Amino acid sequence: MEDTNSLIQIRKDKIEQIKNEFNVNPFPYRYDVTDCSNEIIDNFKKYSEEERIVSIAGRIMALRIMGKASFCTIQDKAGKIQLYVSDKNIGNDPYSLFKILDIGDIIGVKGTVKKTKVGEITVYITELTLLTKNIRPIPIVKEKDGESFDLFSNKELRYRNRQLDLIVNQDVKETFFKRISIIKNIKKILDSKEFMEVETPILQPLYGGASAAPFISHHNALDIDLYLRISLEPYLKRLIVGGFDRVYEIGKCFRNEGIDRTHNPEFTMLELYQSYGDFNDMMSLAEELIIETALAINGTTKVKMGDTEIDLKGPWKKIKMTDAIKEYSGIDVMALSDSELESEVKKHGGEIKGEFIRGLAINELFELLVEDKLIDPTFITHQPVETTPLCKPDTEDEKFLQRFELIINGTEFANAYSESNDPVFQRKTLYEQSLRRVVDDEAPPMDENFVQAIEAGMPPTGGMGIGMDRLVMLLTGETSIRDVLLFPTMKPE
RNA sequence: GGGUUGCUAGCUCAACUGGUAGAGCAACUGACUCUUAAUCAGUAGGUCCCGGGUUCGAGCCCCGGGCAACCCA
Repeated sequence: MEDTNSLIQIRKDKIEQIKNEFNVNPFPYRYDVTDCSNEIIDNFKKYSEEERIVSIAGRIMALRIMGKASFCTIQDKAGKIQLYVSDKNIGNDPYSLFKILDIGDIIGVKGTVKKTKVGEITVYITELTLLTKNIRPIPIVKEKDGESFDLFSNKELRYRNRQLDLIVNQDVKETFFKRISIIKNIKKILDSKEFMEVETPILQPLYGGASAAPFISHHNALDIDLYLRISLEPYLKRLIVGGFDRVYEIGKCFRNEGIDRTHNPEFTMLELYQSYGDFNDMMSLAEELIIETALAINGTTKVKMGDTEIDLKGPWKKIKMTDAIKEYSGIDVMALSDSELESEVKKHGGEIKGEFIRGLAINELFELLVEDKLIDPTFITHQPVETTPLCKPDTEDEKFLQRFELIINGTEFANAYSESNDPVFQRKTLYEQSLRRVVDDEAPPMDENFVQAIEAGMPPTGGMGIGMDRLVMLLTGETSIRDVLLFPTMKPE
């Protein structure tokens, strides 16, 4: 971008002025920070009584400059604090330098803590060090009586320049602090249960574990195409075969699909696998992970999504998919013939890819008629066998799976199976799935190496995937995935 | 994929029915030793998202394109 902007030129000129007239380096190398805005405010009484010299650094967010004494607000990692700067305290030259500083500059200051006449906790500085000169103006937000003016509110600009959003919009920072805490807390729970955190390949010669179009990349030296993973499953299961009894990974997955309020092309998944467990174990683990994390982050199980209030308190409802369809739409799919089922799907605007498959039609009907009606956390169990090749059929009715999807507020939060480990069955179902590529371009190709891994013997295993971005949305009340991703995917301008 | 809305100064936004492009904040110059949306006086700042068209004249109307937000499927 060409910097013909005069605001930028003025600030570049200031850099020269600072170097030449003040003999000051506008970009020094380090600064000893011993204090922080919130600590100073929290310990005001103690610090002011002992006349402690504090040393803090931060970005200038507001300036109120007067002839010989000024006020200035700086922001550090924890918040804002006011500074009192006077030529009497710091000397004439430093004060002259201070007067040409801009909002957006980063300074380090030393001084004592006092309250002003109107009672605001303020650092009366005795020493000022310019740490970084800003040349590109940052948005300026003014506040009075809790009301904000001139908010940096343009979402496009905020997403494209998240660094500015973080500087200026405190609630945005808090959302991402929460995101970090949520992930930390999930890890803490899993670590305490002796799940091992692992890293598996993102670049893969073949992809699988879900139905999605992949991103394709190319390795030059090997001259082969590599795919960006669409799920964590295939490699985590290899580790279960390898004797890592409990594993998990929290990492980016990539799906080459549209972008909307709940979808970003790259997103963060948690997947975990527990040897000798099944989907029932995954249900209680899902409850524990989400409820405990909600309590740890928000101190309550109540969350608010838009106008909808949801209580995550357990135990969560469990209902078979076919029963849920009956309950919410009155349709008893078990009593319908194939052709009746097909016409119900079409009647409600559903799509049948390729030849009619009964189980997929039931699943489609569920998505059309039930899913968005499920607000409180609900385990939808026993999906039709045709919905995934990677799950074991139920012992009571082999047309349905030992699987659940956790639905909250009409969207899927978790997906879990009693994992398929019969290698003959597994080879057959994966092969059949690969054949569906003719009619469904989201069906993954046959992965011979994966099947061979299962052939070596994978213990009975319970596995689960949880979309972390959606979980963060749930626990922060954000309604767009872009508001819980630091840098959401944007089309270039 | 469909619909709606938006894109104007660094930021937030105006500009009537088509008639010289504006405000607040930020910036610049000056004044000011307790301000806090600091204040006061003055100054400067524009590819009106891009490309066509209609018109004496387009930020505004028409066509095409771009990016985004929101809603719907």
